[in-house]
Amino acid sequence: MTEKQILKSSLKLFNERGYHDVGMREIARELNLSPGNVTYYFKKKDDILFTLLQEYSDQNTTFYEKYHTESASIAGFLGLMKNIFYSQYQYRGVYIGNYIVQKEFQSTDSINYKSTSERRKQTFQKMFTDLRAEGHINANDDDIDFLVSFITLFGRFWISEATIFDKSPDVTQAIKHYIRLLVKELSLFATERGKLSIEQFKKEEFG
Amino acid sequence: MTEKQILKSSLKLFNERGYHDVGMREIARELNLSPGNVTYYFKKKDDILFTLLQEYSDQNTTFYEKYHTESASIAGFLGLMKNIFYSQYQYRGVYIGNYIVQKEFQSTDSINYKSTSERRKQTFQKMFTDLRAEGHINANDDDIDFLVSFITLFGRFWISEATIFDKSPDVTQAIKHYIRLLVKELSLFATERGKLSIEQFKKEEFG
DNA sequence: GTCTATACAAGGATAGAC
DNA sequence: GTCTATCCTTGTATAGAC
Repeated sequence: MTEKQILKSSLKLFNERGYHDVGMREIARELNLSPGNVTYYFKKKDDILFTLLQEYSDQNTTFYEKYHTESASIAGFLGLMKNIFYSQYQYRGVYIGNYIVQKEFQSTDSINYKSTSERRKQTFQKMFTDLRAEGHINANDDDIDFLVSFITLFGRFWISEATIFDKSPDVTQAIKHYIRLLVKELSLFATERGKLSIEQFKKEEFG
Repeated sequence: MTEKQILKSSLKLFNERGYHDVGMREIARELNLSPGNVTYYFKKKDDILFTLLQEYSDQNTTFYEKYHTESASIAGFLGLMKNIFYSQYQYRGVYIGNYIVQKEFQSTDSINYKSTSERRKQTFQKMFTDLRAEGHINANDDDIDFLVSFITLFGRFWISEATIFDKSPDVTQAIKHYIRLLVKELSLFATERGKLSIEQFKKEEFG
């Protein structure tokens, strides 16, 4: 299906050279289409972007849903974050452009990014509260607010740092690095039970 | 001087509406100049950007230098970060665009952003080591690496989060919020002496 | 419904007159 | 040092072939 191919090629090109440096004509050329034909499927270049961001968002939603079927644990939480991180890497070409997300953020006819991001924040709030209830972390409400702020900023921008400051990052290594930072932060609040969960995750993940 | 005025107007417009949505013709109109005259001072639009980033970088360098004349303390460190944060806000129009910094990062004939950012990382490393030596924080080498990674990412992207997700942020409030997060992170490693320094900073800062 | 060809507007960049 | 005129690229819209 042509539409799917356009999305696939676009993402590939965006990842390679960034959203702004890839033109509609180039996307068309990649698929041996006429430029106008790309426009037939996506009236505006931004529409390609929004669709890709929607794909990304949907993919993550399934990760969150999967997490919520298990009982809360730090190991489970770290596994979730790892999945999300890979997803972000996959869509880095559209994800790291703040200017773009800003536009998308302000567009009314598209996904409501603000409410999505607000919802994610509440999701994290609940996750940490659950981790506390399960005896995995030792944190008061203020600590949890801090952790939410931390994970929100960290989870949104690690990929920007990795992509901007490291031209051809080894994905696996990069993600390991950032997951380690996450582990470190969580271990500052972990109970004995939480620490065990972390050790379990580390053993599976880092060997 | 025309060149200074171009820089000033450009930054104002970039801050208001973002780099991409401001055209050369518009910058010219703002100053009642012809578009070609702007080009006389800055051959490319990117050159305006690079010059502004250089200004920003220079301004920060003076903050760092000032900090190093005092003996290390958490309060002093937080004061430094506050200065930097205001500076970042001032230049947010050029600073938050990752795509731009990426280009700048890769350009060879301009400021060497990579070495600058590498140097800043080493600077933070030294700062935390000094804080440990002064008995303000209790941290092993691994902890310090973590703190450096934290401050690097956090200090680079808080402004993106603030600007993207909050259309017209109250600067003072926003900066207070992010400084509080910093305080929280540092207090996890603070010694008794460090905690006193933090209290002192809080009293001066938050009243 | 799919696709090609083409035209148009906006913005960055350049050359040359004054 | 300043300005006008012009070019080129890129996003976007449309008319029409199959």
